[in-house]
Amino acid sequence: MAPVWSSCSNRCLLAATNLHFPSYFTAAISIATPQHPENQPESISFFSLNNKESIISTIKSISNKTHLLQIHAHILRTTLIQDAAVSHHFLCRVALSGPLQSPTYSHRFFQQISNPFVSHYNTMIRAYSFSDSPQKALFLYQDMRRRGIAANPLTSSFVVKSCIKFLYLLGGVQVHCNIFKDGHQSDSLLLTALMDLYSQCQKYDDACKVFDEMPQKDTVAWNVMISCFIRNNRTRDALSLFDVMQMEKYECVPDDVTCLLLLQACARLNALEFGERIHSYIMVHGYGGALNLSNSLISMYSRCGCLDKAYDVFMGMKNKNVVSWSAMISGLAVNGYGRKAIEAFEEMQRNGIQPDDHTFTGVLSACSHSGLLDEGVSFFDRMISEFGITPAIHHYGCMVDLLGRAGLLDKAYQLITSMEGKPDSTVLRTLLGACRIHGHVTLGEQVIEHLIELKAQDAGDYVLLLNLYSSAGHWEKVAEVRKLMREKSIQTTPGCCTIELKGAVHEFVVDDNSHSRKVEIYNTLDEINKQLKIAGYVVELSSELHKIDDKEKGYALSYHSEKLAIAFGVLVTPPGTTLRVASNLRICVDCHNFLKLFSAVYNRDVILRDHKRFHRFRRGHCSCNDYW
DNA sequence: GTAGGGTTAG
Repeated sequence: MAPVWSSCSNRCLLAATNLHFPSYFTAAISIATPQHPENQPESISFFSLNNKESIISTIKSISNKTHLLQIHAHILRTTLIQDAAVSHHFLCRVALSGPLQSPTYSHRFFQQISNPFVSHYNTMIRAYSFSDSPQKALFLYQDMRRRGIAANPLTSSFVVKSCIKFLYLLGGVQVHCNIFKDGHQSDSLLLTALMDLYSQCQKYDDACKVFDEMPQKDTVAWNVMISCFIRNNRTRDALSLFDVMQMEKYECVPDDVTCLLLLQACARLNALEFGERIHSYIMVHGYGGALNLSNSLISMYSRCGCLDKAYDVFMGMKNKNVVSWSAMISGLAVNGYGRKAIEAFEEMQRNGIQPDDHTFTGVLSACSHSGLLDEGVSFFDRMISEFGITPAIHHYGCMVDLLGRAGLLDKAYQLITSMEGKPDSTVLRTLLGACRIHGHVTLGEQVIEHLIELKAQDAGDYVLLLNLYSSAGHWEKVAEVRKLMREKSIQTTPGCCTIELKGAVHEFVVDDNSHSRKVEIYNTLDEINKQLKIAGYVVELSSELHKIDDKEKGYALSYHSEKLAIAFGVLVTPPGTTLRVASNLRICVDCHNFLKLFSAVYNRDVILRDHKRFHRFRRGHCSCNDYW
């Protein structure tokens, strides 16, 4: 018998479906129904849908909302919804693709299935893992287990992905336990997902443990391990994995993603030679044309202070997207070529590429690094009014930096208070840094109060405040802050410097004692200190934390990690070699003076990249104006 | 009774 649906209108469909459906479905249909009935697409012919194969093929091919709704009604009415294959295909269609795609809609359909299978659950869990409410994936997973339906490795994999999305460690651990119960503990893909979860939840040790226990480690597993190292501040170790993974024991071939991750690590460590090695690997393995890799190379070279090479990569690209241009702009910015960065920004638009929020971060940082105050203020306004980009925290950060460096501390503070939402600790820290440079004690105190309000427990903040007080000679305040730090048991982040030698990265912390050549390094440093003193080097006292005897203070300062890295550089490289050092913190005044004089006395160029910018020292001059 | 999983550019 011919189904009555063959020529029914939406009104008719609505009426009919009301018989079977609760009110939400009515709402769904009314949303899906075009406003003008005469423009409605032709109804589906259900004459041909008398077997499930034809229904399934129709479900797969349909790209029209109304028709999907008609099918929905049809499979409900004919009770085909209880057919696993039909319901599965329809669920996939509305959960994962097609015009009705929405986890809410598909969830309602899902609830109509009286005996859902694993595949139904998997589809729903997967849909939620992509959505804005990934927690719901976990609820469904728990519901599924309560109903005694066995999860397969894919179920767990989708749930882990959801947990990663909202960084829900506890949920992930729960799934991890169940994976053992289900006997899927040897599934490499599942374990890789779990590693990523632990890594993203800062559980570095757990990620390593999962990795070690993996029966088979493929390239993706190694990549996740590398990304875990990078995420958890073990960047140097991330680089070493490149060789380890290729060892005979593992025989794993690094792929394009490995290169992408390692380039990030090189950029952070200032590891130029290693970066060049990855560059060759990329070319040899035929990844040279990949946009993402080229973009990452631009960033790596410019963050290593090698703007020429960054520019070569940029110019060699057949196609450039907004990421390529933004990387080049930021590269010019961080290397101190503010005007050039602005020119690049204009050139980019002439090439028909629209800037985005990242581009403006580059442009604003160009202005702040080169002290282009008016330009920066104007770009910030244009970004909002002309390009319709809502300023994000990064943009405010650049602006506070720009205003702060220009000494317009009150304006910077005003900008922060005018922000929608509360400023984050980074922005406040930038302002605090400016207070430190300009010796603005009162504002510094206000800023620190905000930071305490934010429960920011970073020792760096207190150190800046200590510096501020000590440079102003407020020793009783210094003592107060130190007491506060002790009470709150705030630990200072150890300053850490890296220097590269023949592709190997050497890492130094304050008063480092771990390097195999420590005796030679300390002897070299003593010799450098002697030479610099002859040339007039005087230890800068204001950067130390508390009022101590000057002699003791001079001693404490001489072992900052910057100096150890330089001493190592002198020890292992021929005279005249440029020394490139990266530091995780802001360089202190004393080290700045030290390097300035060092570059003159030893006739060496030094390029130091601290947490934000480059300091290039040449024959007793520094190209930046941070400590003048 | 059917399809589906892990890493990734500024």
